[in-house]
Amino acid sequence: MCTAMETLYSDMDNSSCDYSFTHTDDEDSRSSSHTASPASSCGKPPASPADSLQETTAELQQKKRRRGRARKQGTVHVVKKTRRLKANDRERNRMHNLNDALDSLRSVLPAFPDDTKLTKIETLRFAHNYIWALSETIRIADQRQSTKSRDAPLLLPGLSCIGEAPSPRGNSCSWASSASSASSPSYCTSDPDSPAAIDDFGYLQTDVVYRYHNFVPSIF
DNA sequence: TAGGCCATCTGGTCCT
DNA sequence: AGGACCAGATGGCCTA
Repeated sequence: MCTAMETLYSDMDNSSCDYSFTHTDDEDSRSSSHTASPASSCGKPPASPADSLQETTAELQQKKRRRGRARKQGTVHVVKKTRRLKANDRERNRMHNLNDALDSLRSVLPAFPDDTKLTKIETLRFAHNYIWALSETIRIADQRQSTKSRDAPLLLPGLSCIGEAPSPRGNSCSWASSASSASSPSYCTSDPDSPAAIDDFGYLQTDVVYRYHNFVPSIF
């Protein structure tokens, strides 16, 4: 596979080789004082073989000088290239770490029945909603405890693990399977600040549950 | 085949 | 100066 970068680098490598004889404005400004070619210095082409020979040696010397500088520029180029490669490597590792973090986040979220892997954005939004739902559960539990009224069910019917430590993904959580038998999803919001609501029966209605019912990506 | 998702590269900017 | 972070570009893979 030839990536754009490889192409670029191959180009760069070629260009670095070409530096030796590439005529640049910079070179002009720096060499005009002492490396003007004989032709340009006298304003006319060399007339005799001797002149020609002299020009040849001058050119060779000039090329040598240019080669010397090219080596310098080539070195700089190599340094730049290695620096870029190191930066790419760090960036790759950084993104891998980010993905690892996302994976660990996925692992503590309830598993979907069909074991569909959440996308990155879905994972983040799902986690946001899940945290919100757990917070609401705790808040309602506190309220109930303070009012001493524990008649009505706090959690969604069959929601056995929402108050416990999140089950690892793959370790099938009863919440995931039982949620499908929960009350019908009468609530769905696009407001990211309120991903869940309490329905008329006091049950916690979350977007998460809604998605379990319908697998509607739009709720994310 | 179009569109979504993802990995990677890259250059710019900010921070230490 | 060098690393971290970020956003844009690009190309590959997969799915409807």
